[in-house]
Amino acid sequence: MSGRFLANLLKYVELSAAEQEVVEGLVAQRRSLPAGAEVFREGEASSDCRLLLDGQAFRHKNLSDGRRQILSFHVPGDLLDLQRAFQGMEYSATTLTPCEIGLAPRTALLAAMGAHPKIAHGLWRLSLMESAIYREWMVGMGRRTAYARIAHLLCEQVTRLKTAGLMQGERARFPATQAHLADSLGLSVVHTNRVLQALRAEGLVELRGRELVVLDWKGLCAAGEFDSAYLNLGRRAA
Amino acid sequence: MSGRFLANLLKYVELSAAEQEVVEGLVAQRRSLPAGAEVFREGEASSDCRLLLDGQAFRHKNLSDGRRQILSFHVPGDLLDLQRAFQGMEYSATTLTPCEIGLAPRTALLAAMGAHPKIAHGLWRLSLMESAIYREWMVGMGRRTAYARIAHLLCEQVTRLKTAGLMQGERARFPATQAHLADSLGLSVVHTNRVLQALRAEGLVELRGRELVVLDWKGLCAAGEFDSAYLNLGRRAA
DNA sequence: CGAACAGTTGATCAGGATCAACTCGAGTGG
DNA sequence: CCACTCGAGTTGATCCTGATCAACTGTTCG
Repeated sequence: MSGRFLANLLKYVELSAAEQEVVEGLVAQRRSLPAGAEVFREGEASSDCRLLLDGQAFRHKNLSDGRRQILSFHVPGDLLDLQRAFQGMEYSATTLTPCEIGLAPRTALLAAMGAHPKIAHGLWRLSLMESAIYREWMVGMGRRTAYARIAHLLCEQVTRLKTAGLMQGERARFPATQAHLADSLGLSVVHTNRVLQALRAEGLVELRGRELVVLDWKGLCAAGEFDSAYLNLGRRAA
Repeated sequence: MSGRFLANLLKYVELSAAEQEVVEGLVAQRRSLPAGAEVFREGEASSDCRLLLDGQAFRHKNLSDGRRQILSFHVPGDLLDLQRAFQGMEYSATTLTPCEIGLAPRTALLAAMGAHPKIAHGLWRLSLMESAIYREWMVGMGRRTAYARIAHLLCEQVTRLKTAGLMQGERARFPATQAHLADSLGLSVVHTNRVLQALRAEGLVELRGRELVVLDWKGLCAAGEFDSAYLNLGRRAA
């Protein structure tokens, strides 16, 4: 019932068969959403946490004047609102592609965490990774040029898509538009467009239509000062 | 041994006397640091997590060219590197004032979390709050003007100082320099200085020497589009 | 008394925003 | 089948927020 999520968790902790069953049992319902649909909205109350079982989505905050800041992009297996298990929700989530969403009752999650330290441990690691990504984005928005910021984001996305098994060689479906990139990086669409053209002209990446092609991975990493260490890839040991 | 930390935790969960004792027992050593001292450095290995028992400090990442991005400011009771209990360290921490640091062995922390779901619950909430603050900072750096960003940060700091009992009425010791503010907001020192002058001229806040005086709280909140909801103040219930 | 650091001021520069128009599909409906 | 729309991407021109550079003040502290 929650395949991708369990798989994601297993990258960080070993779980016994019994524990794995508990995780499987967390998802009480499934729900399909089309692309561009709101998964949940800032301030909305709910007793369920949302698991992204399939598809891609993003979290964002909306400003009073209609602009928005995208906070993170998500791949299958991500927990969108663990937050909610403990306190109020202060951001929204929207799908980029058609998505399968799993609903896990917050009480079930809390119970599982209480009864199975290993499961809690895995969830910890997921949310610490999230924090690590936030920190990296802050460095970008605070101190990097648009050029480096965009290159860095693309590197991060490629890395995450790869570990989620969503890259075919050097290419991947990339559902985010230039407007999404702009909203995640604190840039205007126009400038984002121009920088993407520069990256293309330099033979580093191509991003056209909904497809991303990495032409020069090393060069792209250099352009974005990207070091994947913060993503703590596949380290199981604590 | 870990008074302020326990008090901080108790804002978020109720703990039995036994559980409180476990928390007290986490701090195996104490250490005093002068102002401006490095608490730990990016990449540095350690088997202990650092608790800020007294004083103020900040986390930051350093760039290759010597610039830095400040990630968060901390008050007594904050856990500086829970991160470390699970994975590698990718940021540094430095004191703003003389500090008392508590060392909690990572194994002890993990054991306490495994054995006492309530303690784990409290730690979760601390780190979720942290994430919430990160998100708010991202909105600021991505989408707010320097003016709103600075006002917002001051609002946030005032609120946190208040809950930490560090405000005397409308004033507080404020150890961060303009350079610190600039490094946390992604601005230059010069511009930070000018905006602070504007806020002063408008009668919103005064920040001189190491003292902060709030002159017009409502006005300051308006200038920073500040809404304290994301800080989840003192909500014990989950 | 002289560093050394924090804060301040002025002048100039530039990265990126904003505004406006236009292209290019991919639907969609008549 | 064509006209129409609508969203994404692109281009050019102009503007402005905030960066950078450089100098100077004031204060603290050894």
